[in-house]
Amino acid sequence: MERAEEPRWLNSEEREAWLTLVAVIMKLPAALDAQLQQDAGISHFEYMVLAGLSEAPARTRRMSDLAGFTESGLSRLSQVVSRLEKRGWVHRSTDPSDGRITLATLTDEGWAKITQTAPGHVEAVRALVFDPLTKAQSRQLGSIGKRIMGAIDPEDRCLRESAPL
Amino acid sequence: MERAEEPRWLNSEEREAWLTLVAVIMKLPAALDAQLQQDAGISHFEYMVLAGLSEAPARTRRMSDLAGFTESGLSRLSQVVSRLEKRGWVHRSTDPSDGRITLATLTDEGWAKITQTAPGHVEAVRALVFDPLTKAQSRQLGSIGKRIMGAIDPEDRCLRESAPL
DNA sequence: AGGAAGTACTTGAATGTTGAAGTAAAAGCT
DNA sequence: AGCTTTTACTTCAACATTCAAGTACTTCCT
Repeated sequence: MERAEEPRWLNSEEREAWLTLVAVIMKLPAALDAQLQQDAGISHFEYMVLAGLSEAPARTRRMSDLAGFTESGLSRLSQVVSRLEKRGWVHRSTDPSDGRITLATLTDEGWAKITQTAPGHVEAVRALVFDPLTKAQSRQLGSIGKRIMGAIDPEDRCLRESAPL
Repeated sequence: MERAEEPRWLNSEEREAWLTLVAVIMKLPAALDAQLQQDAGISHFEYMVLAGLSEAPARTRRMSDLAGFTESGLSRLSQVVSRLEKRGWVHRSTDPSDGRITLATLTDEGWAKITQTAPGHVEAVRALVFDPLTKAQSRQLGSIGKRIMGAIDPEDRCLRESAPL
């Protein structure tokens, strides 16, 4: 059982693309964190949580739903929401119709925070990602990302909406 | 100074591509770690360090050089190399020609480890990234990644070799 | 109705990462 | 030569993240 088939090594083009992609997944999160920490004193993950609430009906979402949106586990989310609650941006309450469920709601202060923070963050995303790409590449990036996510997490909600790849 | 120009919001295509890319940078590292942890008991970062040494002349590289290769800071690298040293896969020595420099060398055990681990890891990379893509998309992925890295880290060594984008 | 099983989160200990300060060697300045 | 600065790394403390319980509520089964 220990005998391996000759592995299908990456060719030089693939190898280079792979190393570049690894560089991106190492550095892009750091770059996003740096901008948000600098300009707003929050991490990218915290931004995602606030953004996820801001676009939800009644600015409210259940924890597990938010965990799905932020691609994180409940444990991490719970701790981060605790911090956001201490800062006065989020409020937690128990769902009256099911006591197991925790609802997270964006406060007015939280709304103000994300509203102030979003424009600068969008600028950073443009500067780091979309401005350096052609329109065709931006479109390709979406398709490529969706295909990779399909392989990582086949039953994810990333393929649910939006038809063409 | 507080008056912002109307921000250039992302259009729906860009927004979707962006959310997908965020999902990839959140989940792909976790998926790589899971495979390597499962099959070899090491993290992706540790794999990168071993791989970086394995392809260097005399299986040896200075710490700051390795830090560049792994896109990390010296602090993190130093701690990880300490762990790898305790496991017997890497050996540290001081450069005889410059006492400030630390050289990390892959031991024979380290070479055996990376040699056993690489085929399974390459399979995982293929399964998660290249198999779901067309050849053209794989090529595009390289170009797109390079352009994004160019924006994140303009004076990086990612643009030095390899001409076309 | 009562107990077992499942769901939705929260918490706490172990581990990993980051950032600032520390050490040590080499280079530059006068 | 002696003193400052720079370079290359290491370490320590603060902080974040993960994993394995723990809690509380609901649903299922008999």
